[in-house]
Amino acid sequence: MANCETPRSPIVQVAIAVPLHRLFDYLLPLDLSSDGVIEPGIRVRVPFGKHYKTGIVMGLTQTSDIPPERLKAIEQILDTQPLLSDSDFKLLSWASRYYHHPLGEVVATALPVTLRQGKPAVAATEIRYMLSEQGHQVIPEQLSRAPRQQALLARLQATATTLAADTPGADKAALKALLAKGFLCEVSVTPAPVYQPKPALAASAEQQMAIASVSADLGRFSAFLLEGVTGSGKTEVYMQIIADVLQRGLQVLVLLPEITLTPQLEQRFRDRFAVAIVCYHSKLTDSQRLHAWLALRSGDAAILLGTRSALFTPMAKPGLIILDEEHDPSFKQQEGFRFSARDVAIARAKMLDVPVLLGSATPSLESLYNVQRGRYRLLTLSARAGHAVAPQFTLLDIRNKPLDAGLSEPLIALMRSTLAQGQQVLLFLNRRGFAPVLICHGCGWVARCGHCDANLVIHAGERRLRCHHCNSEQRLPDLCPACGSVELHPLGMGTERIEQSLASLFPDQTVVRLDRDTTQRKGALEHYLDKINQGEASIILGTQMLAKGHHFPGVTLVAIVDIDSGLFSIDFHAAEKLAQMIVQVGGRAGRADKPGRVILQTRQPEHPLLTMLLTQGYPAFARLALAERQQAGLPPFSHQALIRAHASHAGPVQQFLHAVAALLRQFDSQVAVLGPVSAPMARRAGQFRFQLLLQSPNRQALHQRLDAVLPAIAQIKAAKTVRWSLDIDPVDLY
DNA sequence: AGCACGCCGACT
DNA sequence: GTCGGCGTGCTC
Repeated sequence: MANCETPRSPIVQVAIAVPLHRLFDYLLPLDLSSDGVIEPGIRVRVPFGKHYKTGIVMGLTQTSDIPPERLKAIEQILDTQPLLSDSDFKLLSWASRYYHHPLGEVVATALPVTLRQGKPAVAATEIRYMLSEQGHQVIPEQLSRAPRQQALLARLQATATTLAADTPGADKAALKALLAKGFLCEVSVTPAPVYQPKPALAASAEQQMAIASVSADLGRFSAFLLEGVTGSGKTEVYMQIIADVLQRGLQVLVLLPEITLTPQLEQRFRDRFAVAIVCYHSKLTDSQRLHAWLALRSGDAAILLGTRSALFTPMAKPGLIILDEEHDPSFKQQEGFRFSARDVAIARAKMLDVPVLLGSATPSLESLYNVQRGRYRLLTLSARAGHAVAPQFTLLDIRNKPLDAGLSEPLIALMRSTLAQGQQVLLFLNRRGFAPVLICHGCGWVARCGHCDANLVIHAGERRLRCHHCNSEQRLPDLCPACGSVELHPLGMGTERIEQSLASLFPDQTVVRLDRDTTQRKGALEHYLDKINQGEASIILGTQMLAKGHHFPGVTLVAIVDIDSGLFSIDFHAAEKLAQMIVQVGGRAGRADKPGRVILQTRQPEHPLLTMLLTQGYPAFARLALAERQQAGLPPFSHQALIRAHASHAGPVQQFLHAVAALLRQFDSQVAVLGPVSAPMARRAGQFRFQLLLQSPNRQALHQRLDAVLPAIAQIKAAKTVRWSLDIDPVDLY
């Protein structure tokens, strides 16, 4: 094989983050004196239009469809080593095809921002601060005139660690002052932290079974669904499996739905494992994310804990993918590249030949269906750990019952007795603000949003009316704008209104309200959670965010104030979402050895969904709901794609979707084309919205049809004035 | 997506 | 007479 230098391929195919379904061809750099070698996975800086962009080399060829004189040359080679491997490319191009999303944009989502911007693929050496000799000896009390410096010094002396300048709670000025006094010194490398791993807990028989099943499959693809009731020790199962993976020198990717849940899990992992753990989510700085990304890719980190966006991070030695709370809809990206992290995680595990473990107390119907047809293996944790007892659910019939702030007499009585025993109460209402409607008793006028088909919500504290869909707002009027009457009244119940009434119903109790309005400020949520867990608040009132993972050990009574509003939705996912919400919110009660009660106020006490869920539990409910989906031919028994379109005038939107529908209907096949119809909220933020639903029992047929028609859709005249998008496997039809 | 080119209204 | 509105077309 002497002298067989491969000829340089003259054309480089580059992926660029623009919404175009094609790669861009470039000539090799004119100056190859730089020793950069071009191969797939290398970033390049290329001239693009009037500007320059960073792209990723996808391949090398000899020919191009573009006439040679129009080809430009690569400006600069940015990497010496590929950032993405063949297996990463395989996943990304699969995802691009499956979601019909431009490859350049899909590839971009796999990179942290700084790498997308073309910055060097090396983690900035972060400057950290540690105590100097002098700093170890100084007594914090000597700094009594500078309380912040004192606190910081005390903290460093107590923890014996280093501190980054952007550590939360570290006052920058105090840091500087201590540095100037010589009590601190700068270090560029973090000294290896001293880990004191805690031993694993004793696993129950069920936990052992789950752990053994997954561990036995390490090294090959296998999908598991871990169905574990709240408090059954799912995390312990994760950790013991992770321990096995780490022992083999392999890495673990752990995905969570919400950033608010990462610190809890991160702490438990750090207490357990003596390995480098990194996090990747949107609350971190760009350089922290770059660091985490590079650490997983190089193998320096053994565990990556992240949200949806962490899914595509390259792994040096992949061993396992875990996706916790797999039913959570936030795993589905809702704009741009609308991928499902759960479904892509399965595909990624398959490509990497590693097991994937989905966990939830309330698995999605899709996943349960995959268990039914043998695609996933079901692992069950039915018992709560320790002596904890499952909460008792009760439907409270409030027909013809007077309500005080949405609370019925029997519920108020239960709250009183619970509080009297020094236990906490949690009230759930999925509606923030004071009241969802402002109505005039004189003429019937209702405050409507000028840009949306929606009512304005009263925010009494700020004396404003606010639209929850477009965020437009205005002063709360004193007189009816239509008839001048003073008889303007709130209608309906929001968390703010309940909070106000609780103050008079329970004057000697402390209420904490947790919703978007009270937790927007940075650190506010943590502050309130602390307050609750310290027992400084006895009534917890809130929305959605209560259902997500936070533990309230002192709560023994949970009440869902208004369950009925969830029962009548046009979206077929609603029943599933409601059942999950009930079980998840209920799971906040009775964690310790105190039994918990969950009260559901309803005017539909005989509703089949509610009674099935309460008498036979979530698995039975899910079986029933799945059977109903099958009968109706709905997902997961069929596959859907939704084409959404909006514009400032309704006409062009309808024209566009009618043209799309006509294109789709010109072949006869197994794909049903439903619509176009106006979106459930026909006007939002001044935009008229319509949609077209495609459904087929055959996924391939659906995708083939889309592939055939998408290029023609882009050519429709109206497509230029209308904003449209394609959503594969939509989870909410809004 | 950007961004420029290009042809019609209210301003110096 | 211009500044600028956003329709339309292109990016290797």
